[in-house]
Amino acid sequence: MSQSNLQSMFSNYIDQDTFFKNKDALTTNWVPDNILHRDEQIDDLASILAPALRGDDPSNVFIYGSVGTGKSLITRHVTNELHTVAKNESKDLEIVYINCKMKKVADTEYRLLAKLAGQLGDDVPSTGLPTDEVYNRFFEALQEQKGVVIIALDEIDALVKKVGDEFLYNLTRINDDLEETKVSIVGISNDLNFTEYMDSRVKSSLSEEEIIFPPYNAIELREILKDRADKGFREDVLKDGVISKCSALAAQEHGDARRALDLIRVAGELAERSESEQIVKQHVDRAQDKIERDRVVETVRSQPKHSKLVLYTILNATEDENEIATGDVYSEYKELCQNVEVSELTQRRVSGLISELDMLGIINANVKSKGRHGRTREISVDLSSNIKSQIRELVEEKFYI
DNA sequence: AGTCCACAGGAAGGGCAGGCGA
DNA sequence: TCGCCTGCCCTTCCTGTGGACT
Repeated sequence: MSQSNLQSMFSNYIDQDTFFKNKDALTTNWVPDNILHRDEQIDDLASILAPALRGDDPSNVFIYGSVGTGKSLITRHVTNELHTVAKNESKDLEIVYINCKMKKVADTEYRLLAKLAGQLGDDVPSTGLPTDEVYNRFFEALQEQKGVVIIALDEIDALVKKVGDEFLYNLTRINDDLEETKVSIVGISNDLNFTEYMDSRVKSSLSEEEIIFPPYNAIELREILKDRADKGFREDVLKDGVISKCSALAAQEHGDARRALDLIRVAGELAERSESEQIVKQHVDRAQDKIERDRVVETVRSQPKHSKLVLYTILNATEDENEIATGDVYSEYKELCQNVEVSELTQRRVSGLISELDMLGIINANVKSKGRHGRTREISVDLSSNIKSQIRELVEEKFYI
């Protein structure tokens, strides 16, 4: 594009009518005034947390439901409202909301405690202190609060699976040592069988109350999406059937409202970029592709270098054959390492990297026993050729292959 | 019934970087 | 500066295992 073209493109961009009235309304972090199809859960959570307004400590609550069923949204909504009322009535109430899955933020016990202390006003360095010192700082910050502190831990299952449930045990016991502060915990989990990972003492004290969030069905999703689209898009930009299509696709993904919103927002962006008059169903198909591609490629990009090399090996090996075993991956990976002059890792580590890639949903690896011929994982890749070639390019660029 | 393959995957610990307090 | 602590990546060592083969 020549420079004058670039300028005219930019000025066109300014003049162009955008499809969006309020793009935030189409993101998952946005909390709408009226939340649809979750009245029961809102009432439940509100009545459990309400005692905080009288200075009593509310029961600990455990919230279950799969991705995109409104758990975080409802928790944020209810706690926001609670906080507003408490403020108006000048009650001592502090709300702390932490997402435990945020990388480098709260994915270890140390980081969680540091983050909790930080939100209560005591800045703790991101590393360097002994964990019990961080715990003490957090404890002191709590004691200074006085009144009720509600700690909402989102995606708590991810943290417990990673570091165990001991920190939860300590958290649930913290009330015994506090004098003027009362702590109540709201645990939010995507995994319905999550409590199996926990010690029974932690389980019973943490799930004094439980709220289940069922998946949305296609009709509910459509209403939710309609509501958000009315707020997010200008009038008449959506062609008939687009909302239904997004809801139907998201309903297949276990009733995931997050996916529905992503689909319609990205479809809007794609339509806008292609200078089309309206958002049509084809844009939704392309949005579906783009979301999946971005997810996979971004995940791969953030992997350590050896993980990339292992994936590259697997991609190449599965080109001629559908499945490959761990041992074969390892020998080809070693060869690749020699070619690109990188010192290779052990088989144990590569085995671990393969599990990680499997958990990230980039490859499929199933343990299979071949009798006399041993036990191994059969590894296959189920990605579109488009995504595969993007990953290859990414790795080749990095290692000058 | 027993053997044995080719790994899976747990446990422990080393080494390094980042960062604190003295 | 030094000693210490944590997280992270990795290695070493180890035990476990489903089912074809003997």
